[in-house]
Amino acid sequence: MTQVQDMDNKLMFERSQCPITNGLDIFGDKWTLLIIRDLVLGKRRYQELISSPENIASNILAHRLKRLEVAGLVTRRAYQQKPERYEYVLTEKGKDLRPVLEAISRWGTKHYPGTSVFRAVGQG
Amino acid sequence: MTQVQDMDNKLMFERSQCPITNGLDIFGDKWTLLIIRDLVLGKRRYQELISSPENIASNILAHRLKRLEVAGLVTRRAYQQKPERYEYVLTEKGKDLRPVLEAISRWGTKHYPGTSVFRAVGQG
DNA sequence: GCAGTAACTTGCATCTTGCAAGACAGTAAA
DNA sequence: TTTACTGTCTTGCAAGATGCAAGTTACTGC
Repeated sequence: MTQVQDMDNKLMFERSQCPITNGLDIFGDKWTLLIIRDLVLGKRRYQELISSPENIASNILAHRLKRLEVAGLVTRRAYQQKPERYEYVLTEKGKDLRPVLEAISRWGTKHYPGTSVFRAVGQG
Repeated sequence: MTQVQDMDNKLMFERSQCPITNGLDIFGDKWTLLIIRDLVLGKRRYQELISSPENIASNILAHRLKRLEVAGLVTRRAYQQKPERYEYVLTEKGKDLRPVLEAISRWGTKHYPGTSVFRAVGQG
């Protein structure tokens, strides 16, 4: 498969030219879309993300946030100095995943009736 | 988190009651949605699935098909005897993931312009 | 000082993935 | 009847990812 690089130097088309494949190379795991769900719901800080009901491990959260930043879906920025503390916000590219989350959410609520609808912060 | 079992004995709500979480417990990896993509596109047999451009390893394909069958998204059935050969078809629950694939596909084609649109068999 | 808070990082055991090769049951060709 | 081939998996093993607990750094408040 041909390898191409975008302006951020990230390797693309590593597996194929399918848009789904390239999406899965970023968020194809058990955690990344949950982080994006939380960010869409308004969470911004490490502790807020850690405290979601799925209990993500801190090393995995750090790893995923880094990957999302490299992929351009998330921006990390300091919200205070002394001590420096950071928060994470979705870029447009990240926000554009909202329809994906909504589609998964609709599928989930249809086929797993006990699950609760994707809505405000704190609803997991 | 409480654990509940449905009629197929599959553990549910292992991580949370979020519909996204429960979806990701089935297809939250780099391969499963590609297999479902292929099945949506009309592929049915092991060799057809193996021959997709992403080059899935045969043990991973077998494992994912088994998981999809257990989760009720796919049905395995013999299409011939002597020797027995099987094909895989999506259930309604599996077909219902089509909007998810379409949403990911739209996101991918928007943000990775080199990728080609989700369409007929053989397009990877 | 001394505990507390927030954002990570490290160590280590276990689980999952990926690649190659092999198993098994037939069919077709030489 | 031996040899090759097809198709659906299975096995072995190395490498990488995950999960849990604990540690680090840089402050703030008491």
